[in-house]
Amino acid sequence: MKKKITLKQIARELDVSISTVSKALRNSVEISEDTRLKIQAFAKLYNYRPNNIALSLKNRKTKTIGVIIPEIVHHFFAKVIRGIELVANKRGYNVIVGLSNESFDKEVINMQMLANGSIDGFILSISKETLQHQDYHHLTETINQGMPIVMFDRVVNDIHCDKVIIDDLKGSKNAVYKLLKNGCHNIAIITTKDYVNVGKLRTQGYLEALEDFKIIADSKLILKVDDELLSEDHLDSLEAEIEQLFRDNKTIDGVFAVNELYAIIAMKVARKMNLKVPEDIQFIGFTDGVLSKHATPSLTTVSQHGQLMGEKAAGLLIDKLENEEDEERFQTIVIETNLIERESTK
Amino acid sequence: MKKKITLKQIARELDVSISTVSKALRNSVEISEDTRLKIQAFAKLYNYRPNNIALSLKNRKTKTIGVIIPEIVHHFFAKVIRGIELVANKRGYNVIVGLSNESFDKEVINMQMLANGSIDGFILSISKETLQHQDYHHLTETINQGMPIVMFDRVVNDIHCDKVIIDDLKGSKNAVYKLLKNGCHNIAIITTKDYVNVGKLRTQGYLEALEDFKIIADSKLILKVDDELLSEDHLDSLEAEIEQLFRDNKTIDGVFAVNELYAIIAMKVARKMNLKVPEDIQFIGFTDGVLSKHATPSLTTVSQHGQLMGEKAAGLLIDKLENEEDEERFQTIVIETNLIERESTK
DNA sequence: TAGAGTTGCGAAAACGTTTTCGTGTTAAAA
DNA sequence: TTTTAACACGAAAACGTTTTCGCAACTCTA
Repeated sequence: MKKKITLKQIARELDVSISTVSKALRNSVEISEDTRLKIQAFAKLYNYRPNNIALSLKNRKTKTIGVIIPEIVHHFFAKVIRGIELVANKRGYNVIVGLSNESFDKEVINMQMLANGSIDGFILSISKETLQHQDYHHLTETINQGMPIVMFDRVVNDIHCDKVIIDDLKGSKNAVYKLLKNGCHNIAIITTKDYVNVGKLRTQGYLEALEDFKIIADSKLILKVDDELLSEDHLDSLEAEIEQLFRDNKTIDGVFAVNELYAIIAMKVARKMNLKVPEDIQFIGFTDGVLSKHATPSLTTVSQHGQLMGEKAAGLLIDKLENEEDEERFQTIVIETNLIERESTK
Repeated sequence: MKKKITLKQIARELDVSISTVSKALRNSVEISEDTRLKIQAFAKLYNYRPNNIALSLKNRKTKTIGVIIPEIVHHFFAKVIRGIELVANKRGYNVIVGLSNESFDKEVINMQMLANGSIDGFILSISKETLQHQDYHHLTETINQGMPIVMFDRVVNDIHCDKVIIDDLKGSKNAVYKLLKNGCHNIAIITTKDYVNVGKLRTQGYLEALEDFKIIADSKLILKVDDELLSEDHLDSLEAEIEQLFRDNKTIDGVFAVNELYAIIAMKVARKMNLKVPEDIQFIGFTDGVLSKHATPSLTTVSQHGQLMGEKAAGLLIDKLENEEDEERFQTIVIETNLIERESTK
């Protein structure tokens, strides 16, 4: 087992100084061709690679970006990471991942673990608990220390940083338009509690779409799911709630759900109640994932372009890292959503 | 914007030496209580945190583990990462993720990027291309340099390192048993080309199960999918292949697929052909994911326990990192699979 | 009051780089 | 032959830590 070789060892072996070795390997003109070639040959032979940590310390940059997300077993976030990794890698950066698991404390701890020099900047989507607490001191502190942050999807407006979002309002509005144009008159929405910003916006889009069509929203058709209960096991109760919704409102002929899973489950309930999709009732979900594509019938969804969001976020961050000048200019990139039409709508 | 403070700055401000500051903050008895408290107060005020990179350089360990996987937009791998992150975090480690995207070159590059001091050890599942090339020099080199590696799921036997796998043979055997016991007589298998080890093993399990029931395997019922074609878009051709299989073999009453997606698609085809699931034909897939759970009918699957695999892998690696003594003892942990019975079987 | 022991702190090395600056040797110019 | 310039290399600092060792300045003890 030959351990990794260092400049010092090469220097000793070849009886030159460390500086000479370093310069030779970087093709400095200061070094004669003779010694240069000799050193390079030796380095190649022993497969020399500069130690990254030493470089990081010297350059005071790590070429690593930290990503904090609430959950990784989630199609959307996985796609975002893929996007981040793609451009990070292309531009010579590594990606270090921290999971908050939707917990405020874990988010804070994770950020602290990374903010002590391990990374050059953050890309993050904040946890639901943080959104609820509305405690963002860890973000402001990080920013104050001069570490750039890019937020995506679940952003908070008060925080002054780059952001990548989708137009939730417009996206859901378009989805509901689609249902309306397809002849639906009684459209229900399955959404989250309001503290989840994206849920709130999507609900608002739903309401505005109805208004545009001169339809008065019926609060009985708005189901706000408490997704504390949604920990994989409590899906049954969600199913029951939806079934109740359908029973109480037999006229429902369209459903818009703020995420894929809600839509799929609603569709399942509908079919169990012998409603025909899309003839009797049509469905659209937000956030395109595997389920939508492979369900039967496949689900019409609003695509969020997770990978693109990741790419944009990484691009923003690296740009900021590499151009120290325009430090204080922040931008918000809005990704266009689009409707992927499948079998659940006419 | 107050940049992060260093020992040197504290020392200068308080007019003591760097060593004194360092010792005071680590509660050394060498330092008088007076100065100790003064320094600690000052450090707290300025929110001092030791620079991680400097520590890494000094200690020659980074407390970071590198994870290389072929794909992250994949339920199984995401689960594994979650498991890794869970125990890594609990034990004070960070996780840095590299995606090979099933490409040999990207796998090599990614490993090289990380092996230069950025991490203490690897957890990886190798790409299909690497499996095809059977070129594992990057693995052996890494190991030779003294960097521990833990392989999971897609492992290669020749490489001498810790491993975490499932018993693919037994898992698929049990699945096929289940179909046989449920009265199936003509069981088809949808599998991958043989170079994917897990596919091969699962196929073998299928064959052995049949043999145990004194059934002679029929090669016409073995569909080996060329998953070069499987890049999301070519699913149609897969569907066509499966449809052909069903048409050519009307007697098929059970299907075992080596992954979730194949099973779901096969089920879709069957239903399109007006076969009743599970009455006319039963399905079992390998690898439990979101699709299996939420499909209608939901799919009976062999659960791979991805998260547990991740936890075990991280545990193995960190144990190795923290006990230098027993360097040369490698173990292979086999995770038991189990059958999750759902609606696609009787 | 001399010697011994204790206390409190600082200097310096080390981790592995890169880079600035200085210096000795040789070759060219005066 | 002397001055100057070019060349080839080394010493040292710096990044931010931790830790070993040395050394003053005390406080006891005899």
